[in-house]
Amino acid sequence: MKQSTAKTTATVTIRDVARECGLSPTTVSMVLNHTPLASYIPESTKKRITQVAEGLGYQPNPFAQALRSQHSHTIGVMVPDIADPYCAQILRGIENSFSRSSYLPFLVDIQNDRLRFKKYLNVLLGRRVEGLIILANSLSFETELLSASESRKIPCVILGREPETDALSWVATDNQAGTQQALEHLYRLGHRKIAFIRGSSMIVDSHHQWAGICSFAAAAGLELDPRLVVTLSDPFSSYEAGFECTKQLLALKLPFTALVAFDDMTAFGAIRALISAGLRVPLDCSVIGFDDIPAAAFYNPALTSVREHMETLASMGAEILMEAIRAHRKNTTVSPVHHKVKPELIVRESTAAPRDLADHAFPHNRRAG
Amino acid sequence: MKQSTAKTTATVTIRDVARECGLSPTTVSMVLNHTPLASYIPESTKKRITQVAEGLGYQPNPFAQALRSQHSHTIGVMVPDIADPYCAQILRGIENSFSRSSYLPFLVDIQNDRLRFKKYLNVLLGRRVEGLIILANSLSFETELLSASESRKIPCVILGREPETDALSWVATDNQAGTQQALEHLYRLGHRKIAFIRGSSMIVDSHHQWAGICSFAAAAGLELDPRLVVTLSDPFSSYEAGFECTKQLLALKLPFTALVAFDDMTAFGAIRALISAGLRVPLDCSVIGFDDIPAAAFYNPALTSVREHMETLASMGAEILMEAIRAHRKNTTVSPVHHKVKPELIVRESTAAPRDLADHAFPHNRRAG
DNA sequence: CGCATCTACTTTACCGATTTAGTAAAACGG
DNA sequence: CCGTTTTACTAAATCGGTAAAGTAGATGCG
Repeated sequence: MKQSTAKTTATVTIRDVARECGLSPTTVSMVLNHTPLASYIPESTKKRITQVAEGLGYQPNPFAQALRSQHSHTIGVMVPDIADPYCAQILRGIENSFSRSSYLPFLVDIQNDRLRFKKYLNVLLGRRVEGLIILANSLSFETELLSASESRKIPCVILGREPETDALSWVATDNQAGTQQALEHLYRLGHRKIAFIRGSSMIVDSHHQWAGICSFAAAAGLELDPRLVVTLSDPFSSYEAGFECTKQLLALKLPFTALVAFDDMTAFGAIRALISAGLRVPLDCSVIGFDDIPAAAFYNPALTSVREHMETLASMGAEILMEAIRAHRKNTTVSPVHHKVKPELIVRESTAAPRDLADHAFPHNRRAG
Repeated sequence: MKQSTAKTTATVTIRDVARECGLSPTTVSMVLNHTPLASYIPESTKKRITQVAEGLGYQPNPFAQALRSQHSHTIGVMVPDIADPYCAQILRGIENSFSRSSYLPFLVDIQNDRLRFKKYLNVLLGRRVEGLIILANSLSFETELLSASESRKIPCVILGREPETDALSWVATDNQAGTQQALEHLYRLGHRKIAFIRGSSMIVDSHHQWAGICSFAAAAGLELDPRLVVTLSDPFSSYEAGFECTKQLLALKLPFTALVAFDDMTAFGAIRALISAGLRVPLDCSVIGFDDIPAAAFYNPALTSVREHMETLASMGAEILMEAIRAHRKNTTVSPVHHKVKPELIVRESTAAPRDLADHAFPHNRRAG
């Protein structure tokens, strides 16, 4: 049965299509790519070519195309940790933005490891990606390595948090606005004695977050008790850290009716500590998180948190990158673009009016204590 | 000192290296690739070549290499949903396995959408990936499309759950063993009245899970009350479904001291329902999940669950794929490989001895009710 | 000494698509 | 009727790297 035409698995090339049509590869190429010259080819021939190509299942060899055109139709995406839900959401946004274009991303997981960053930056540049999207996280950023990529003149966007330099494009959440909203929410519920768990000072975000707290407090005339402000030392393992910090806060025996946590994991740790101490959330103490990771919605109690619009972040980043790539192809340069995206407060069950006000202020149907 | 050789951003080619060495590109290629013929080149020359290549920052053009060698050094990885922590863990495993080899994965997110699957399968084949790893999830699988990829003769491994056909390689968790362990754990704690939330019958796993339950029950002489067994109808949104199912179970007014949930999200929903009903977990009712998603560890209470060894799954899958790719390169074929990986029971706080036995059986330090 | 073998390379021919520079015939214009 | 333009294509060069097939000098060996 099987014809022994040597090649069995052979993929069809443009030559096969050309032969089948009785034309030259050039003509086929011109027609399939709608080059200007193709306008001289009669409709009938064009139709025949496209039909034959379709019929044979012709798919142009991307390597030949890339080699000739010097365009890989590929971008690199680096994430600090794929397992981080924060990353996952952004990835989806990027995916969606690029699915329309003919670009395909190479995704690499840095696993919060400087060496891997260095290694994979090289791998991606070696693969001739036309642009880079770098997801920043807590880790203070390797801008020096990015400048290495700059020397290669490849467009690059940083997503998630503001880097130190403005020489690169970035899109980040407006953390200051976020904590402002969070504190305002608590304030309006009637809270006045509020504790804070700040992020590690090694993280830029922490400062922006704190700035938001201070600015709202100043505007509202709310007094912040410095003894009720603790700072995480370890930028990782925020669950355990949140637990420990909250135990410390409780040990002070200073009353507080609400707690603002640096992020959701910290908030989970804090809730755990409060409950272990026999307190009820939100009845005895409200807790508010930051990031609105997926688990926040189904946590027990469901966590009030500040949601960053990751999809927006991602699609803006993708858009900026595409623009830069287009410019780069034309040998022009665009100046770096910066955007801050305002987050949104998602009110769930971990916040309520302080107990002494609870009955008359917000008669929500909370479960019996 | 830099000679102004016109090209500014130009990447260095093998010809540049050759010129700099006063040799032909072939010689450079032979040396850098350690081809057999390179053994005739004296050590001194080899050293010079590698040094010049290094010095100029030469990185071979992967498209030229792929074009010539017909090897893309690329694989395709398809996941049903990157945001799913289940996927994330496997991805890390795959990443790690391939970081040693010179292969780089293209990751695509199917977003549980048949159309996207079809589309991206084509995109990946178009990009000439040398192999495919497909992460299966709840969704019953598009084997028909995989057979399409089979016609292209590209190696393929399915990860996560057993597909219907054995014509493809797969690695999956031994769900039956998992539920057996779970039930045994509860049985040993002293539970005899146990409720079950089964997964949708549309999902193959559910059957394996149930088989494990039945086999342990039969062996231990445990009687299963069919009224205490409910089945999820919707394969998605298991949190809400778990909540609803548990309310139904409670409405029956039949006593039960433990509940086995189909997966962790279902378990979270169940816990929520139990707590709303004024029951304490695990004091009044133990709950056990399946999958051990990251949130299980920091849930409140921390969830006892069956952990699937994703990293193992992933690295076995990657190994199988690499083997198949190697075979494919030599034009030989390997028969499909199948593996079941035994999961592990992770005991946390959501399970304890039933109340009437609690005081003398397991005097754990639980928080006051 | 003469032929084979080894060493140290180079030349040529691809891989598959696209771009540039044609060419030949048909249509047009004066 | 002849030159120009338009139409409908094709041949050859190119992208960068590598495999196959040389080549030329040095060395070995009978």
